[in-house]
Amino acid sequence: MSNNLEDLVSHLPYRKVTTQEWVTDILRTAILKGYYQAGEPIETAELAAKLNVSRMPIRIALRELAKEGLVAMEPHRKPVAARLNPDEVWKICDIRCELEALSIRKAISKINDDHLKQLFSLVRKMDNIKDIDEYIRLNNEFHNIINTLSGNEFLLGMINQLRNNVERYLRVYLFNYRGAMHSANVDHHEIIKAIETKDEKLADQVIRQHLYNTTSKVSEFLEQLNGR
Amino acid sequence: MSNNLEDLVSHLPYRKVTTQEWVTDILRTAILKGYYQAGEPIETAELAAKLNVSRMPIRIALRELAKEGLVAMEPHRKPVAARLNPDEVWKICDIRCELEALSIRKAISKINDDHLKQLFSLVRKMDNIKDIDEYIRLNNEFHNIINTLSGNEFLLGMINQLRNNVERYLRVYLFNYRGAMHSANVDHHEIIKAIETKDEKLADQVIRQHLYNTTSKVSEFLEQLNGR
DNA sequence: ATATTTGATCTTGGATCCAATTCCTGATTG
DNA sequence: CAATCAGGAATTGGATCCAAGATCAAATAT
Repeated sequence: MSNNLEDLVSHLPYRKVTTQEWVTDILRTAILKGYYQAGEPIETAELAAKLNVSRMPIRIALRELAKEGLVAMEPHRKPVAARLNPDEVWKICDIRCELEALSIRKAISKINDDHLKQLFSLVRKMDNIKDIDEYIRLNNEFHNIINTLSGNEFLLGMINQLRNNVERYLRVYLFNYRGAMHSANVDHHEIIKAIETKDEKLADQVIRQHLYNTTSKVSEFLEQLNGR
Repeated sequence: MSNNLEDLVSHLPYRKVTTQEWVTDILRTAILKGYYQAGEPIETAELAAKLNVSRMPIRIALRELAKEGLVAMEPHRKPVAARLNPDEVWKICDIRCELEALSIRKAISKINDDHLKQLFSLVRKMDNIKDIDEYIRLNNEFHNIINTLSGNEFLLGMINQLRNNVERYLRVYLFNYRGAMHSANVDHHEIIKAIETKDEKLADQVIRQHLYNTTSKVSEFLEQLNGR
């Protein structure tokens, strides 16, 4: 793994509540940002030393993230950063389609001009950005606005968890195909258009297409990465 | 809480792997079966003593179940058995509709006569049963067959988690309205009919209606329970 | 009398220690 | 020479101990 975890730690703003939470957040972003590659074992002792805490909060954090699908744990085995194959990415896509479609349908009636302005601003920024991390951050914020407006906190949580599960792969994909970053953004313009006109059916359709598009690219990329 | 947890422990068949898993399973069924009422604090020290283990595996189990939505935890506070209000039950219903509809659509093409026979047999048993726990067990098995056939293990997991979140309330409701048990079963007959004819659209519709029906009753019951 | 503050007790969170299991290496046998 | 078995090192799981925060009650002040 890349060993500039210390970097991540120092740059992560945090109001400490419990060490468990702190460690969990650090580990989550570490995995999402690719400090651990998919399938790579996570050395708890090493991590404990680096973060200057005991093994206990690490163990708890690992289980937390295992439940979120970011870590794979088996009894008496080293925990590893979770790995997805193209099949699984598609299965997650199927679920996300239903959930995000539901979410945008719910959100559409509650959206106002202020939200639209925010969404516009985000898309405009994404159009001109170079940095991948920043692009993903803005992208997440874009979808978060919509999914929060759905008013269903369970739905929001589940969607975000699924988004996290594929984020790592999206990041690696974007890193290899820089152009894809901006081509994905045309979908966002369409989503805004659908929301603007309060066209539930169109929004439903557009968001599904958006997910399908990115999943195709990511899973395709994954396949050639796995060399078959 | 009811203190016949020992009962549950002794009657639960188990091949022990780790104590964590064991405790998690026990606690989960304990909560699902209503040994802890919604909102009731869970005394970890007491539990540890009863199960004859240290507090450690209990802590881990509690966090596990917190992630599943069965326990509510806040830092430095006693964990409590999660509680849902009618609003939340409906929010979960909205999600389940999409997921279970997707699931049955996926399953329908893979179903064969053998599966149908199993489903039939389960429904017939449910028609004649008196015991609520047994009814719920059969009901879960019925839906599990369908959801497993979807071929999407993530979907299966999410659906089961959501089902668990409302199971407790369903159980209490059924306990108060015995008749409801068999009236819910007419939906199952319809589901089978839709599956039999491989009518995806009908199946989608019927399963949504089924979920809507039980949610209406449960949330209505919950409202009058909360006294308003 | 009520409200606020302070202190004692209880409970959770974190560290450390010990036990049990796995993994890896080397030796032994076919 | 390969394969299997055994033993030791490493790592996870579980128990215990200690610290930090929360709760509750009593006392004091307004």
